[in-house]
Amino acid sequence: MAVTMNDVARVAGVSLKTVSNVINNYEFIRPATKQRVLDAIDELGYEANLTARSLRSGKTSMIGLVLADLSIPYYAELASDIMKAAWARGYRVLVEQSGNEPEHEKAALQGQFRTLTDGLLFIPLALDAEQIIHAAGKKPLVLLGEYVQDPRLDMVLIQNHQAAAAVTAHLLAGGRRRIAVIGAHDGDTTGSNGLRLEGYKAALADAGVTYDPALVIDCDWRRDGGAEATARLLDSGVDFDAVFGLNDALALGALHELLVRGRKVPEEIAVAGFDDIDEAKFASPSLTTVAPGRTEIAERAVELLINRIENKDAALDVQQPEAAFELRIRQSAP
Amino acid sequence: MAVTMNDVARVAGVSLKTVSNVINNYEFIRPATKQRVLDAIDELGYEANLTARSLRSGKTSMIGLVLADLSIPYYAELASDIMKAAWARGYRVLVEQSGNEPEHEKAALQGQFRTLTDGLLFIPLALDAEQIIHAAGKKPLVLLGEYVQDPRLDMVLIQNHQAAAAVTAHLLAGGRRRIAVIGAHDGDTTGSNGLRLEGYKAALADAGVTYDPALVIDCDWRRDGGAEATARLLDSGVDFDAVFGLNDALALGALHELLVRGRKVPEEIAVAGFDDIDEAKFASPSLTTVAPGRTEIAERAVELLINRIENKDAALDVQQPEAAFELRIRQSAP
DNA sequence: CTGTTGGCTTACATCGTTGCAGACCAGGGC
DNA sequence: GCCCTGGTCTGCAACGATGTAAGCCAACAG
Repeated sequence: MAVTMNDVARVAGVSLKTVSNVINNYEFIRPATKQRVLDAIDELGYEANLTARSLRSGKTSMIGLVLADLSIPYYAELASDIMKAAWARGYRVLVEQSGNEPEHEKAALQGQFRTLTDGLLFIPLALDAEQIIHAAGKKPLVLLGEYVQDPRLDMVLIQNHQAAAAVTAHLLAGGRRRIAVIGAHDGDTTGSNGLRLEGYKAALADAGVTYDPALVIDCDWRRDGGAEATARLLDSGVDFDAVFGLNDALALGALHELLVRGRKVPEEIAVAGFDDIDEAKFASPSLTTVAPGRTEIAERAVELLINRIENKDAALDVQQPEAAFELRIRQSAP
Repeated sequence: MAVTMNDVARVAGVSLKTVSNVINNYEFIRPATKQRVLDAIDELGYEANLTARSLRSGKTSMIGLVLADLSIPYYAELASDIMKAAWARGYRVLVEQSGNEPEHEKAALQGQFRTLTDGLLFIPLALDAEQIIHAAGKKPLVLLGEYVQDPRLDMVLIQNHQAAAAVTAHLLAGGRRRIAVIGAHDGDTTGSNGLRLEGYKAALADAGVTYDPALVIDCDWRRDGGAEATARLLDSGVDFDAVFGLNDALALGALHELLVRGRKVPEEIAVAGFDDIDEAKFASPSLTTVAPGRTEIAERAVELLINRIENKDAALDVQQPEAAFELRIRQSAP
């Protein structure tokens, strides 16, 4: 069916192995021979079969990326950055959507498709460190941004705590004292939601403002979750003068609901988010948020993973760099 | 390194082929033998090497997806749907970003990575039919949604013309007469931009409204393109009472710019888009747009492609179904 | 008792590529 | 003239799985 090295060899009048040598830029080939082979490749439109090459070499040059769902803007933007970073280093990315369900996450970590990849980038949402270590095989694994502290796992971290504290401090500096938090509940201390909530609490404490659990509302981390949570908050009659959405989707949902209900943003109620997705800049009013260093995270995670893949022997220490974050002050909370 | 069938065979005390037979559910295996093999698999944690399987079977169970960039919400949402549809049929998706550049598109069509896929879904942006046919190999190919008419290519189409006409008609019905179009220029007749522009013109003609090329502004199909084009329009002093963004990102960019400049939407200027991305519903004001049947497109495209892959013999006629669209009337153009 | 059938298992070749070892040849040093 | 060196090319085995064909054994018919 497809053209193979054998066909090329026959046409060029050389051995199969010489064709292989030409393709792999083996040094000692007479220019004339090389040219004949290249002509034959051209003539037949030969293309190397990557499957066979992978089998022989034991490398697929693909990395897996497990995330909740590409329809969530932050993940889509992160995936785009990761694919570019990987591509630049000669790797392709195979995306797997976990749908944020523990079963799917586990399946993605163990699944057969791992045999198609040289390593895995994983944005854990439902599994904890123990489960991850247990489920993951022996191939290199780097966790991304969101989650759990464990000294055995490589990961590239978002400064969840500090960045959330910075956002909260900014709201406090603007004179807000009753800051609602959307996307967590009082007990959380781990995970992005927990860490961000802790940052919020720390900033309150720093400013001498009392923490009120009634201002913390949990919901799905999506636009409609944020809208619905805000509706609940408004209906409950709790007094508040700012909303901190633990990600931008939540904040944008909240913003939408507030405007629908006729509340003035930021005059009456300030809104801030977390992630700085592209959309934040173009919302009306534009959304104050924190950029967690998405591109840097993508770059460093890909680089770290590929280093692991290519130097398996050099057992570097576990790496857990943190990306720099940056507050983006816009109209919704000036 | 990794556990192979051979290891399993040794542990179970059977031949390699028997292990293969167990894995492939071959009918005639004594239950006791089967159990011994399964136990060995469990004990060793064996997992089939998909690379080897692919080489032997000539099937990779992966399909390629070429699109501009995942950071564009419409593509991200479409990709998510496609991955789910493919997954449900036992296929994985390998995404390739073309960045909307002809060179990258061509490379993606021809590239070596095609040998890793059984077929390709392609959202063409820069290439025309002739180039696509020339660049594409012999593997199944289905075009998605956006583009060129050609009787030789399978594709699942958006009703660009009709849907754009419907949006325009809706704006006209609301009393608007000077409807600016963002994302095309006067000469376009092919491609999504051209077809949507044609739909716009047709609706104008139906309503007896004169077409004015001064109202058509070209720019990048992104939020900032839409904002910048709107700024140009406002600065030019041309009179208009509505903006039709040829996709939602453009419309949202326009909406943002209009609000920044203090124009009232929809009182002064109505805004409508195209795509119904998730964000449209949560904009303020929420965005009137047209849903092009994204999920249906994903489903049908995947199904068609997989049919092609699995029945190569049954040379079905070329298929070019059109997805149903639906107008979503919201606040920005009630 | 022999031949046949059918359940169960195995050996071998094969997919397309690359690593390894060696063949072959020309030129240079002895 | 012979050996050695190094440039150039080739053959064979191997990566890990599956298809094909055949082998083996028990049971059953003749």
